[in-house]
Amino acid sequence: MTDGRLTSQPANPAIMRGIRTVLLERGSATKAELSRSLQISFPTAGKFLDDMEIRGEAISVGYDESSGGRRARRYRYDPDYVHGLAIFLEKDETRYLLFNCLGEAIEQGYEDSILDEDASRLTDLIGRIKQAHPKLRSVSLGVPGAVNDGTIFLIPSYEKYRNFDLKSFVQQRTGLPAVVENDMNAAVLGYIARAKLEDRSTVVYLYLGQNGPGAGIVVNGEVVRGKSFFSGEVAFVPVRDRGNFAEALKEGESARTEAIGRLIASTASILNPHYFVFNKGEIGEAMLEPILERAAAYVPREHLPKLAASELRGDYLAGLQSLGLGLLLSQTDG
Amino acid sequence: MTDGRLTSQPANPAIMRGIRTVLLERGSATKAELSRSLQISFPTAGKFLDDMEIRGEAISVGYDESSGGRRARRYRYDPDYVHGLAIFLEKDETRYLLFNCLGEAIEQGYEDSILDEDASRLTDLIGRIKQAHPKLRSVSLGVPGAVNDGTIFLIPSYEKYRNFDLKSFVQQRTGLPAVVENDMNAAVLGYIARAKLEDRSTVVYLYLGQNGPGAGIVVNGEVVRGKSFFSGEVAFVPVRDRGNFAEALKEGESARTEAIGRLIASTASILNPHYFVFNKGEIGEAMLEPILERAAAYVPREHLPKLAASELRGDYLAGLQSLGLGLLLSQTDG
DNA sequence: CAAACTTATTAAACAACTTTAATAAGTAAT
DNA sequence: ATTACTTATTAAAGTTGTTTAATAAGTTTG
Repeated sequence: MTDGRLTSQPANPAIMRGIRTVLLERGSATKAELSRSLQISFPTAGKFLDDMEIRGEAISVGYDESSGGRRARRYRYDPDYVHGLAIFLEKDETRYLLFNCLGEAIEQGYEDSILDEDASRLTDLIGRIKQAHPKLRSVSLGVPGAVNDGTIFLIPSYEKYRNFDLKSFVQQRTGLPAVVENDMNAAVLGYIARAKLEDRSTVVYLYLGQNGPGAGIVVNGEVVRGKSFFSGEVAFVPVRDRGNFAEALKEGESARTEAIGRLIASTASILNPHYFVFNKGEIGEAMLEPILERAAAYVPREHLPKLAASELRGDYLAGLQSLGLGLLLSQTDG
Repeated sequence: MTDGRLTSQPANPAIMRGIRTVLLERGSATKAELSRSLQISFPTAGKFLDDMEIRGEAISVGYDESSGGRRARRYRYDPDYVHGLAIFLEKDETRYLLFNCLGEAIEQGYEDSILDEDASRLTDLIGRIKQAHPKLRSVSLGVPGAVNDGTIFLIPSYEKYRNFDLKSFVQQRTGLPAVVENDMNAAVLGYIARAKLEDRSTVVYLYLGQNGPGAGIVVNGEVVRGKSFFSGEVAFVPVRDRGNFAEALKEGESARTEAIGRLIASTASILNPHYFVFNKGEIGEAMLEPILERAAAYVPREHLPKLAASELRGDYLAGLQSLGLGLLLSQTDG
């Protein structure tokens, strides 16, 4: 080693991630608390935290009350140590939001949609934001299409982006770690994060849409993609003797309620999810009880999911933030 | 340290499990192959393998052909180093099968059903088998009810076992690690293992039954249990305007084919599974094409699962064996 | 308020892996 | 057969964690 630093740890990513997570989840922690909750030894917790304090990543906030002996020093995370960028690629426009580790907005804006144009306009945008905000360390991209491991597989009306590895493209052009996710999948992850549901929950998030319904589905805490990225295409569920779910939706209030009730009954019998979430703008709180009633005609009430009406855009954003935060937390900054 | 052994490793369970898995999957391996495929250093692979050879767990089978330099020594796993026991708790009888690490049968037998009686008769049986077969190191129990982490939550007509922690009971009474799983869940896991599907597959295994249908469902390689252990209760899926899947099944050949087609369409739209498997005794190979045809009326063919007719009892057994093998592989024998 | 106790932190010894260097056992060409 | 090369194995150092011991900083009690 050529430099004269005394503390030096190659920063085990699992431990770094654990400390950051605990510090952010609990607001603050002592070395002993970190050691206990992460199942690492006290000296290890101490070394990592000391390093983080030197870098300015962790900040001491004084001492705990004594519990009979020497008082423990307490630390918190600097939520502005790094920032993340969420970008919504939509039909009409491209929105972006820069956020800190607590999910607080730093800056936001929008541009004309990038979907009809070249992806290099996207990396240009990210490059400009990076210039202005050197703390930027992650990019989360939400797209209206099927995504697997950063590659877009299906994206109706934007053939140009089909089979395009957007994640690698952005990472190489910007030098920032990126994550790409489908809009409804991001929304369901965001709902789970915002509602603080337990990890490994099973949740269905339904969006009715003008161009037909779709759902984001998480089972045991993991996004379901399926064999041909067709999962969540609930438009095709044959809820009636003639006509599928999409068709039934078009036939007025009563048929719609019945169709949704049957869809819930179907998912309850197959997946038995903990939650079934609607876009509040489409299905308000007042509709939940009537819908539940219809579903209960098919499946015993105790096995039906809890219904919820939530704000889709907020959940979508929370999902992209949560995915970006995941990248921030496991970073092993040089 | 008081004994004079030269080699001594506290047997890191992850490494032990990895070496055993590779050795069994590939039939044999060299130290360099283990090091590469497990991402551990060569010296570590060597130390663990040497220890295993001393214990008789691994066996040297000579040297590889030279690839230009010194020849590498090749090792295989002794499939009879430890044995597992699978027990099927069924209505009419209790079957058991003792097997080795390759899944080969060592001994099998049956007794009157234990479900109407006390669980201690089960531990007595295990105790007797353990006496006769000292290599026994794991017990897998298949039960016709909903199970979560070893506890039976729902078990129709055997109230005595409801909310009973069968896993802990067996582990404490016999001193053997145990795993408890529902019959259809075990079957779907067994199918995945026998068909060598890739990990993280999504598969639905349908059983029609006399007392109504049920399914075992695996998503992304993990068993789906749901919020109230109701997942897979496809009897309740409202496939028609009046009447659910169970009712439609009762109305003759044509209605049955249509109902199954709709169920497949529903699961395809929701989960988009890779495989949809039938019990060969109920739905033969010849029925697969007509059923697929019906499903294709609702969902584009490329998004439908591959249909298969398989032997349910064999899959069930394979599932219990696979779960038991999991216990055997991660054991850190004293 | 000083001894006895509690709890937090730091330091030293230990453990188990990885990396690098040395040695062993081959092959191929002269 | 000897030299040059290749690959496997073993040995020695180096890393990064854990465990145990020592020290620091409190509280409580006679």
